Amino acid sequence: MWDQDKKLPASLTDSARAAFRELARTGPATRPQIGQILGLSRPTMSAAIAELEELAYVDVSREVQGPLGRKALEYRVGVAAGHVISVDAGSTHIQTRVSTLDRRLLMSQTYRLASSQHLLNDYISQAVADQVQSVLVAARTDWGPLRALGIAVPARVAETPKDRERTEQDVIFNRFTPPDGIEVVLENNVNCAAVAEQLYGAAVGHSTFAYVQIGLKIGMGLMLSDRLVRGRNGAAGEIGHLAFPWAPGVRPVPGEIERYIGAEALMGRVRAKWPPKGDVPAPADADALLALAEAGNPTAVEELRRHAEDVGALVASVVSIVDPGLVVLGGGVGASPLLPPIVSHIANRLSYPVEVRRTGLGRDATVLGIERLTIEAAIPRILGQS
Amino acid sequence: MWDQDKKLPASLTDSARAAFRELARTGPATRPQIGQILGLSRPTMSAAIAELEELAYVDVSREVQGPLGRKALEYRVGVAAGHVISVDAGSTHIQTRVSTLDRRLLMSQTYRLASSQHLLNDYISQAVADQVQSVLVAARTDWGPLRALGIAVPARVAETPKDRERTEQDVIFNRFTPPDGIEVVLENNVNCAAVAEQLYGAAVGHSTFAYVQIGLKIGMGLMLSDRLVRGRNGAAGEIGHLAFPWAPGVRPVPGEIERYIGAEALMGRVRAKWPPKGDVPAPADADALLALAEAGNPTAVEELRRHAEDVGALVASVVSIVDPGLVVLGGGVGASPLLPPIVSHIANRLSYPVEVRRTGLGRDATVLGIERLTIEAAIPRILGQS
DNA sequence: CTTTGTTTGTTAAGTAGCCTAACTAATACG
DNA sequence: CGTATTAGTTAGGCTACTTAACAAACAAAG
Repeated sequence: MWDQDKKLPASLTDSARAAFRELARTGPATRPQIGQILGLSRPTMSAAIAELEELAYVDVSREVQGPLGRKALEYRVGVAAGHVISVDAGSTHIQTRVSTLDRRLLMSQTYRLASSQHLLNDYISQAVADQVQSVLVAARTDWGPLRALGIAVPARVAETPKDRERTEQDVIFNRFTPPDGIEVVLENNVNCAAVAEQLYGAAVGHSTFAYVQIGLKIGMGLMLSDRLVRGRNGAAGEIGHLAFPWAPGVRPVPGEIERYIGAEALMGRVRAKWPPKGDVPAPADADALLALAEAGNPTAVEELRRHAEDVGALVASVVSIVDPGLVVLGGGVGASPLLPPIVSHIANRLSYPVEVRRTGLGRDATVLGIERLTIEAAIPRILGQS
Repeated sequence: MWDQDKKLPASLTDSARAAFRELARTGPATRPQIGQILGLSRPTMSAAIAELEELAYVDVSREVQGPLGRKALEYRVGVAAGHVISVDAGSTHIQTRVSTLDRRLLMSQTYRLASSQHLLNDYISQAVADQVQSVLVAARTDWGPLRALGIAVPARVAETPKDRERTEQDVIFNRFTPPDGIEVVLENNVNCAAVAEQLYGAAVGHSTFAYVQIGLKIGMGLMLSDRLVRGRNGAAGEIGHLAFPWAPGVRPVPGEIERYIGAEALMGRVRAKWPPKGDVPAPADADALLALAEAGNPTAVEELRRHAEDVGALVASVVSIVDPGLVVLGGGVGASPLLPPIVSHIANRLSYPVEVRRTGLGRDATVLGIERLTIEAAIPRILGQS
């Protein structure tokens, strides 16, 4: 019996794990920099990086020269750390990103669906399967192993198998079987957008906020103290089921607020009110309405203002329950710069102080969010238990 | 220069801190028991307890004999750990508890206010001052030092000084100055009740749930993943500002839902509908209404059912936003056993799966909750930084 | 070109806080 | 009275960090 402990997949020290996480989260850095952030001494940092380097979990990326003194080696996550695939299974496009754990983009592709899908269905499932398959065949050895696969879906996502039964989430797997042994991360697309807004968008620096999406459908992603709120059934943020209409003698109807605030009902109201004899024809869709309103068309402005008031009431209810302090508006209609002032005014009048901003990211928010969540899920697996 | 490091307030080891916390949270225990729970070895436990015993942070409480083997020493938090004062500054009573960090009751008193107070005011502040003063003079040396003072107030409580300005919270200090150098914990009374329901009441074992209070006023305490949600301005749970009434063409009015669901408006509606020529006179207050309904009076039952439907709509909105999975109903009206079935039915029809239960604690919920929060605030101070 | 000060990185030695193993002590039970 | 069991202590060791000191590599000043 000889001693081969040193060659076994040695469990990493805490400092090595922390250093790896740091490199994955905030990108390449030198040992002194990481040590500074983590509060670790230079010898410890050297030992930690040595551990990681031996496993090829990190690589030297370059040398950096400060204003004074010896130049330092800069490290980044290495080949053995591998890569992740992130998919935004949207209703019009499937967007796919392949990236390293520190978010270096390895591959990216967008597939446009033949028609807009209202529900998660077999067609979308098949499209995701195709997209993932095309990534798998394009995979290069210098990407390292595939560590996790994340999919953002326009559906409620529950955690426990029992709760999944009542959900649409598993429809995504009707035509798509994930690669064997690969961790799959499934998350609601609005939640993903919220994550991205916090990291790269309008909510940077806010540990608590709500992302409210107003488009064809409505939804919310809630971040409280840097934690995504999912709820017992994955239904947190499903504001399409707020009690509405509700008044003395008026009983709420399930899902009515989603229909009422959704873009289709909005356009119906706009068309009904549109001056029939005017020079300008009624807008065909929400984008057209926004364009007219932003150009100053009085009817469009007025109808959008009414709509913004309803969104303001919606936001007021959210504020009354979780008091996020910041609400980021997104989605087809929600992204309009005309909304925030009105929404803010109404919400603040009805409830407690909130700042209302429009989204800081485009349609990319969802992919970027699922990418982050996928990486976060992959890291502990790479580092073992912890 | 001689070495007196050993006598200085030596910083405790992690294991000692963990052991102390365990003793404070779950009461007296033997070293093997604590070691088991914390996953620490017997030598480590002995060392940890020795550290704590030297500081008089723990004491031997008794010897316990298992079914077999040597008997073990049982430890509990000691004199030097001190005590905390917890006050429920309610609208009708001021309830005060003095307890050790492991919740052994040292003193308890209830002061009945001359009249019911709608708002936090100088009268309440003065009463709190008197109650605390009477505790301070009654203090015994074997209570050890006073570690913290907690007050549950019927007001929104904000954290940062800037945000406190718009709040009523500081009214509590108009006539009351806390003892010098003592940490003061201020918390909303509904939040306190939620904490107590989770620890000792209807939400035991649930890490996520909402406590909804329906009485003269309405309010909510929200617990997500064992963390109390306070919000950016301490306004989380202020459901009195949900958008209401709200329907196509109907604009919400600030605070209207609180007036509409509050007990006064309820009784107004009941009186208006009460059969003028019946044998039974209209109930004078909410308690009388509940008594009649529980006795089977048809009008009372019907009016309570209508009210429960509104509460159901309220709960549905909460579920749509945070999906707590469990809602505990409390407060004067909310505590009625007639409510949960109806509320549950409506909420589940409008939104996502929720269980609805009535409170498991009486009026004591609030003091018990603030007691726990006060202890939790005191422990890190005792153990130093950590 | 040399010196000086600064930063990076390594080496050596020490320490805190845990562990296991082995022992002693105290108890119930047959 | 021995045996099995549990509580508690002692001795020794290990891991993951630390500080201190030194070596290496650089910019800037002399």
